[in-house]
Amino acid sequence: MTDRRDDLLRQAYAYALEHGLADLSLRPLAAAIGSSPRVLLFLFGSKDGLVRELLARARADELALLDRVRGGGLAEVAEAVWSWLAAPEHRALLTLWLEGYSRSLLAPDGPWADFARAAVQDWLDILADAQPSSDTVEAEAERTLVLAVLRGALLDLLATGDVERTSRAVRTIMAEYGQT
Amino acid sequence: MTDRRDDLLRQAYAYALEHGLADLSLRPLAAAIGSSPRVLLFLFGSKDGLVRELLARARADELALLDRVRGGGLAEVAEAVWSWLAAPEHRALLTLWLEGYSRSLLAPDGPWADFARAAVQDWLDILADAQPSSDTVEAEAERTLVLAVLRGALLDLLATGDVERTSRAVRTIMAEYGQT
DNA sequence: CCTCCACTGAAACGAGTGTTTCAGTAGGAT
DNA sequence: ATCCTACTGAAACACTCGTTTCAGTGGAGG
Repeated sequence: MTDRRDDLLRQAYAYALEHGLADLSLRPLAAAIGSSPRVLLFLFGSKDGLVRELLARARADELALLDRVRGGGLAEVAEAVWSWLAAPEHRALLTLWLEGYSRSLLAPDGPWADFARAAVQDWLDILADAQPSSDTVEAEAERTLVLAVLRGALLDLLATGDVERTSRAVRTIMAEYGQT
Repeated sequence: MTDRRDDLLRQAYAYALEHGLADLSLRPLAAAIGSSPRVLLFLFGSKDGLVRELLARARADELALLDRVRGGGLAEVAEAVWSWLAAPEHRALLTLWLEGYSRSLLAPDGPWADFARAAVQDWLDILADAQPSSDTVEAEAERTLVLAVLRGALLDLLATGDVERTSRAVRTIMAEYGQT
């Protein structure tokens, strides 16, 4: 009966996207997805176990994107990533992502551990693949810059919702710097 | 006896910098700063009132920085801001800042409300002042880009602690784009 | 001296937390 | 039919939370 487990995890994930992870608690969650605290603890061991699986799912969504944008130069990859980041249907996921990121900075233990560091490294690796020669200091600075622009523009977008202005900023640097 | 109040607020601020605001609670805080929950509630009305004052203090620190970097072109301002962001002694404050930012995205009510939006607007205004002609679409995109780089590089720095790589990324775009 | 009032310690309140205990129930294997 | 195992509902446990109640304390003003 791992169907039920997967089903509950999927529903819990949807619930977390709406309500955030910061003050997630078992009883309201269980009530919302038609289960009980008892069953959630039985299936996932503990609340931290559940949260870990939720974060793993968020990371899986992220890695799925990475595969989709592979290939092409730095500019193409960045453009593809940005259009994904800017899509309204990903807003909730990205807010959740940022929450995990900021939380993992202050609490190196717990379920969040290492979330931020991994999030940086995953992306830098992908961007390195898109560079013709990625082993120079300049190339490293360049992909760090591209990543910073994407992340910074995302922060702006999440706060203001201004897709056009942030997209213009991203396109500005792509035109200037992303050619390779 | 507003001395005592100011003193407690100052100590509570230091405590929040160390432990974060996410799971701040009155009893441990009071014990750490030599007070009691009763007194904190008496002086600040409620926990939310206290948190609001703590966030106001964080914002005041931010605005103090803004005044200090005013004057000069976009590149000079950005350079000054970055050297402030990269300073190790500001790491705790910036982690707290990011926490407030991410939290305000999901909870438009509560003490955090509007923190993220205000944080974006404050900085865009400052950057606009540093531009010779700030009313064109290009100028808006440019300062949005500069802000994104600073914020994105900050995210990277907070997660990895790699001052050199992130600083190189910031300097890279300043050399290319920040003139004037 | 007495009164008033800003201030504070101790304890309790009611609600919510993750987790555990216990008593089952359902369903397949023997 | 019996046994075993996987699963689940109800209730309790042992907290922690923000906040309130109540009984003071200490010092200034009359």
